[in-house]
Amino acid sequence: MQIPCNMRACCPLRQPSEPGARQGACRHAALQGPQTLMRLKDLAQHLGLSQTTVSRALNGYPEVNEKTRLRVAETAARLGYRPNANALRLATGRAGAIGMVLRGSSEFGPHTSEFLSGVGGRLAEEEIDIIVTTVQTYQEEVSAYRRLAASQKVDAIILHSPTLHDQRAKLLMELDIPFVLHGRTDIGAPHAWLDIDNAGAMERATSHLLDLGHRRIALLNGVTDRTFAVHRENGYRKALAARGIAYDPALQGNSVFSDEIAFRIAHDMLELTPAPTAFLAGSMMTALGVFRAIRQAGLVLGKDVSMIAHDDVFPYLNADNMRPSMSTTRSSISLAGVRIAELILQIQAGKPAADIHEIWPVDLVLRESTGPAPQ
Amino acid sequence: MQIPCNMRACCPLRQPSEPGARQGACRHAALQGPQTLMRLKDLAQHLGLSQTTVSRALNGYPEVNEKTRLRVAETAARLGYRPNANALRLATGRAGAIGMVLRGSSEFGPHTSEFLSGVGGRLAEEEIDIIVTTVQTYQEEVSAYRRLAASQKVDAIILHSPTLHDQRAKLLMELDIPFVLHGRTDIGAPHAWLDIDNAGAMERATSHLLDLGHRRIALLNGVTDRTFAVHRENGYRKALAARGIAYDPALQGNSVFSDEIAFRIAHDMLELTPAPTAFLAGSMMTALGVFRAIRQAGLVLGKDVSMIAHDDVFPYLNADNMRPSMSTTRSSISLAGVRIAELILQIQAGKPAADIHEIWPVDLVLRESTGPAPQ
DNA sequence: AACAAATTTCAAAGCGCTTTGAGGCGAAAA
DNA sequence: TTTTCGCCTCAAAGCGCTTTGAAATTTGTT
Repeated sequence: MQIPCNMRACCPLRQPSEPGARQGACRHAALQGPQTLMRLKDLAQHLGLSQTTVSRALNGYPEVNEKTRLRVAETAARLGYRPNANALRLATGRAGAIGMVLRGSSEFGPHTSEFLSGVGGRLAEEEIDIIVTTVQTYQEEVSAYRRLAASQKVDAIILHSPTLHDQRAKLLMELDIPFVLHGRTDIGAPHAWLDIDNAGAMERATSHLLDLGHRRIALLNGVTDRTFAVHRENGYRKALAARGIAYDPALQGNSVFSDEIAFRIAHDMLELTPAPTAFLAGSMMTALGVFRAIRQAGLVLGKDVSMIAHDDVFPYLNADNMRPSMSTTRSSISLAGVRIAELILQIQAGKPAADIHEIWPVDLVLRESTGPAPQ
Repeated sequence: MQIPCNMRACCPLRQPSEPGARQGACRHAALQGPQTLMRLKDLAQHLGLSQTTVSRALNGYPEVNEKTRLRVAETAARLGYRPNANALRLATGRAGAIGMVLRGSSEFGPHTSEFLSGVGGRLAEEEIDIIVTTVQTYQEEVSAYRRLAASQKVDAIILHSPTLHDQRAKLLMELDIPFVLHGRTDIGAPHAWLDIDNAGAMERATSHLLDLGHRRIALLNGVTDRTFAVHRENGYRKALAARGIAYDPALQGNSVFSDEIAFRIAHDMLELTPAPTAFLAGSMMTALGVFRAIRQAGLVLGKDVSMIAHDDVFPYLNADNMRPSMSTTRSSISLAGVRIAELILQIQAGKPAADIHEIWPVDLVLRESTGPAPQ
């Protein structure tokens, strides 16, 4: 039911006529219903105080009598008062939100979800919300950042999945909008980032397989232009080189992490002569695909073929519960999210972004999927 | 580098002292740097026009000379002007955002990502962004909705994963905030929803397996209190009943959809006597787990055992590319997202939410994973 | 009791935008 | 030439909040 509404901002006599002009029903009508929202003015009136005092009381300024503050807080809670977010943001100049841009279907997988869940958990405590923008192309992504910056919708941005020299990071610096990078890039300027030690992890995992006697070790890596994939390859090659084993490009696959693609790559690799006796899987999804390929080739994981997978610790895909249980390089992507949220809060509190860089070590967890190389 | 800033709203002489008080560095300082943001006032000045005229020109009101409008639009684009989102929202009373609350780790899986990607794609066209809130408990979820409503951060909400009588839907109605439900619930009041025909899909899939001669058909269903799980069980039982086959509770599993859990359930079921000869897998993740269990039991999928999985159409998990390719009940969850975004826009344009309900049919796609029951 | 100091409260300005009602300007009508 | 009417533009109010600087009140001193 539409009640006629005489609020100015809501029902202009003249509607814009051009295409692209704003339009929409009058939500104020709804607000006049039973569920009328409590505003600061109402609350102040209700309390017999001025708006200033109430605002001060709620925001913890020292000039307010403790008794008054308590009364205000109690009443506000009881009446369910919440400041209008947009008014608050306009007045403070703080957006109370951070942004994250996700590249459409390809990127928006389990990793992102899990990461976002970590970020969100931490930021929720501070009443900061996350604005998620999905884009399809690089150009769209760039203009999404410009838009976020110019419209001041966010106080900071989380940038992720960087390339070696990531132009997006450069852009964000130019736009002068605080950001934290999940991963690493070299743009010749200091900025905040947090990454895991991909090179070290791969080096250790590879070394361990070499220790077990494996000599043909396949690496199912991420897409080539990503920093993390380069780092992983570096670690892998370093371990091989340390034993004087030649790097064989036929044993590296570069792709997005998916069960199905990993299956095909592993399947093909297992038909090589000599075939690899061990796999380094880039993610748990990848591991599942490799696992299928191993089974289909009539081989037994942990016996005929070994595997170490990188585990981002998904709640619904537990390496320990697999059969055989999966040896992994492990680093919780959700904890990384929590920490990055924390870093953003620190930047907002004044810490220079240039001082923020963290490299997290990666656990190597040995389980049943790794065993000595077959004779 | 911190430049001292004399803007009032930014650097109060007295800081709040209470815990929980707002704090933060002065971002205005940054704004005074080289990248000074263009505001309406600046733009108007630049053009030698009044703010009103510029605003009108940009918003397509008829009172502006077409020539002027073009000049304004061109200049705005060239200078990268974007209205301050919060000012705009405050003035118009429209939040320009929709909200979605995600239940922490358990729910935030591939389905959600893919869905969100659909929603986001459509809403991006209208410059509406998505505020994602993550919560852990039901109580937190409820207060998240209350907060979103009271602070007017969003114009509408997408509710998902409903139970049969979902209290959250009731709450949103009480809060008088527009929402669209992805799924179905009965709260005794009309509201907007979009759902796929889960019952029909399961009925057809089950019937097909029965046609192939299968008599012991296992159903790997979702958690019991979800509407979609109930609907799927209904469809399954209806098909069984139509052939006079008794429902065997031992052949239904209820769990979240994950590779690993599905593996264990399927594994156990295959040890029953008589064992199931066919599986209905609730998701592609589930299918992978079942697949592993089948392999491990030394059986061949599509020959010894059949399977039909529900496919939400993930870009990285393609039923067609699996070996053997997977027979599926298929319905794109990302398209559902796009459509729900569309429905939200319709509600905002004045369409009564009570008039909105859509049930989408589900494709049955037969591929190699289904075959006649073994003798 | 009288005055200063500290405490508490207030009215008003401003955040950047949209929208109003009125004013200015030139062209068509008288 | 004067009047009237469109067309275009403007200054100002208001969205709901925070923050200021001053006023009102209480408390402490002499």
